[in-house]
Amino acid sequence: MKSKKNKATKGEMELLEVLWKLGSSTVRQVHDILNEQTQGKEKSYTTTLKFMQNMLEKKLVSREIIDNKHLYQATISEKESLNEKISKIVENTFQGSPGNLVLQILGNHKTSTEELQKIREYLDEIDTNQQPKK
Amino acid sequence: MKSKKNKATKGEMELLEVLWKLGSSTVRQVHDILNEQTQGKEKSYTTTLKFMQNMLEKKLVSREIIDNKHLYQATISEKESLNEKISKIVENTFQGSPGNLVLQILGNHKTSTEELQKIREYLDEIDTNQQPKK
DNA sequence: ATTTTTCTACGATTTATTTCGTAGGAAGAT
DNA sequence: ATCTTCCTACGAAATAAATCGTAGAAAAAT
Repeated sequence: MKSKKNKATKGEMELLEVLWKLGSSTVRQVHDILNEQTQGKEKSYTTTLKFMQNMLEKKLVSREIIDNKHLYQATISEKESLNEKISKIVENTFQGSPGNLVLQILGNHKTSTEELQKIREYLDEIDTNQQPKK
Repeated sequence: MKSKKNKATKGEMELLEVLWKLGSSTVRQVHDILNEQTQGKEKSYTTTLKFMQNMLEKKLVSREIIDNKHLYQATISEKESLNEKISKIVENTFQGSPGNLVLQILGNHKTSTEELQKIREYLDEIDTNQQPKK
């Protein structure tokens, strides 16, 4: 009866990102990646472990035991999470217009000719699929 | 000599968003908007004030006194902030390819025909400006 | 010129998040 | 089988973020 928010904190997001890269993995694997990409102060193994446990509790990850090892994986996909983020940006900053966000991206982030071409093709595709009202 | 991180917290981000909407404004104005768009538990005025003061300290906002009133405004623009956010997404999730992010957006967020048309026009424009190699 | 209202500064409290130490169990090596 | 090593669970400490109360100054109202 209590569907809590269970939103990931900033720190938990970092763990999720590692899980998205690695897929199903052990605490050890996640911890190693995390400390590898962190310059400076190492964090202790139990810190990462605790994060995983908290996130399990919050249902941000699921866990299965395979071959006597605890394997964790994200319960939300990278795309889902991204789409939520994008929706929020579109609402907040572009009055609900994804197209304007796209224009903003194209205008401010160098995009190769090939990429632009792919976008064009995508637009054409939509076009032909949408116009078949003869 | 010390260029601290001074990254905004989630709560501070909310204030920034209000400042972006309102432009230069008083604590009172920001506080009213904030509590207006919040359902449930009102926060006290001094909470908002404290946020502003902290953010001033962190250089997230600047302050000027006009007509005996403290006016605050964001030191980073909404677009700048957005571009940083986008860059991070592009790096993290799209291997540095903004085009793929665009495709992801177009594929998952309903976009009106007019918007699509504007994107097409934008692409064409780039094209003509880019091909004038003879 | 009092009184009332509104504001800022500041410190303290509360709550959330992050970090780690310790204890005990299982797996692997000697 | 004993000794290491690596693991989990758990609680507690440390740090960060958010919230609020009080005091006194300034402005507005009476």
